[in-house]
Amino acid sequence: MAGDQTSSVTDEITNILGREILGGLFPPGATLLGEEEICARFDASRSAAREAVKILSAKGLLLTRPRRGSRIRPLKDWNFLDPSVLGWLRASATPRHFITELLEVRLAFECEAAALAASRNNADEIAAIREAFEAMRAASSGQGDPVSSDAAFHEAVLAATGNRFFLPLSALIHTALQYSVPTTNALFGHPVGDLDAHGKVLRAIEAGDAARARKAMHDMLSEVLARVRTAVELTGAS
Amino acid sequence: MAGDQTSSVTDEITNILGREILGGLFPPGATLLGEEEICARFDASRSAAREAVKILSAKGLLLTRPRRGSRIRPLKDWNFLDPSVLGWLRASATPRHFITELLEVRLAFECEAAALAASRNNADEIAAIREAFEAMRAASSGQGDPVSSDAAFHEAVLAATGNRFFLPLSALIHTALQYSVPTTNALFGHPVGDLDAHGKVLRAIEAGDAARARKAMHDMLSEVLARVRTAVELTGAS
DNA sequence: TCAATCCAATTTATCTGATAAATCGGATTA
DNA sequence: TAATCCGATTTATCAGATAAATTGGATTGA
Repeated sequence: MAGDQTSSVTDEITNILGREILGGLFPPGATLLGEEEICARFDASRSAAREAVKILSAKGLLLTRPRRGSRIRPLKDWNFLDPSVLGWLRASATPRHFITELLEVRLAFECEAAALAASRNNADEIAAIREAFEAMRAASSGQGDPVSSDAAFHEAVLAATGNRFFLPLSALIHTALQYSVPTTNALFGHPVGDLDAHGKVLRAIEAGDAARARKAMHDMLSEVLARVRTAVELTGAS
Repeated sequence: MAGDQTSSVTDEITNILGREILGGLFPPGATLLGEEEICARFDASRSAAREAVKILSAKGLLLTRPRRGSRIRPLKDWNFLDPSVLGWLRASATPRHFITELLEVRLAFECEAAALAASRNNADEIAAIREAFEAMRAASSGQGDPVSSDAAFHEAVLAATGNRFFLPLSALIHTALQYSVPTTNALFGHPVGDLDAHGKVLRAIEAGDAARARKAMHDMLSEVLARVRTAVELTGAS
């Protein structure tokens, strides 16, 4: 009963089908779902079934055509960065591969995001990064949630780039942290080293030093990647 | 009448409202849209209006609550990497700022994508990159569309990373190319230099040299950025 | 026999209308 | 004055009917 939230019928159908699709229950090639089928399965009206299908289509998972039903689109069209899609994927992903993929992407764009944040040098947005950093420090001594303050730090960096196209990546960061922080903390205790690493990123950005910010972010994420790999090995997860 | 395609009523409503939202017609803060309002405006049924709203909500633009109507969500929740959202944004973006933002993001992740493609070294997926390269060469001598072959090259690189989270970025690349290739070609003629630059990326990936692939991609995109900036200056676009 | 065309059944798209559930704002009351 | 209650409005869901589009087989002609 964790977080059931009595969601709407449409959301219920959307979430269940989304998890099943991301879990690979339907062959991505050409399988099809019919309206009638969905209504019967969930004992719902056609309105609810159709709205759920529209949502899944909007996220790139389905393509609906009159008479043909809803076919699963090729993987390359799936909106893997969408928050819901990430959630559905998380439910069925193999931990090791999943976290590695997420960190590869974070390494690709967060380093440049830090560099951009440093060179833009927007006072307000950089202040938000520092604020998140202070929240992380508080969390490291037991005052607050370590995952959300960590996420807030990285989201603040994305916002400080002044580039809208970095914003949607915060969902990926959040997913990665939800996955890795509990795992690594359980093995290594509170991530003290992490706090120092975040501090280096913050100071480089505050100094307006793009190159140093890029390197500091790179060092930090490489460290996380190494730590997660160790953790996954130790716990024997696949 | 270019590309009208007689789309469905739902899609029509979705596209018009999407363009208006991305164009900033509705204050992102707290404005609201009512079902009744939408039905009346488009002379459509509530089903069509509701399905359009669900699609826009799925892309992070709206949040609908009983009695409250559909409110515009804060910008940070918008799915700017979604193909439709990118299209709506393109319709109202100021050319100079838009293309700069897109290229900043491309510089952030395409360099790492090239590096990953090189180190994974998957024969089939690298063959696809070469195939796209040959299509680009043909296009440079008038045989085929220069935009789509260029896009295919970069999408093939993303696919060759073996990382699903790079795939959704192909929409951004496609948008960037649709924007920049015609502009620069009109001023500089066929992009011969571009072909050489793509060749360098391809050879580095085929050689499995991650560092060289990363640098080749970086050089190429920096060059494009410089060229687009010049073009925008010359044409006097804002 | 084969190919092209046509037709009918099925499925999605859209509309209409009705009921349930949730929320906001004002009225009521202590 | 503040907390609570209640009614009106709006979204959520359901039900049923018609329109439009597509598939697959039947028909027709060479």
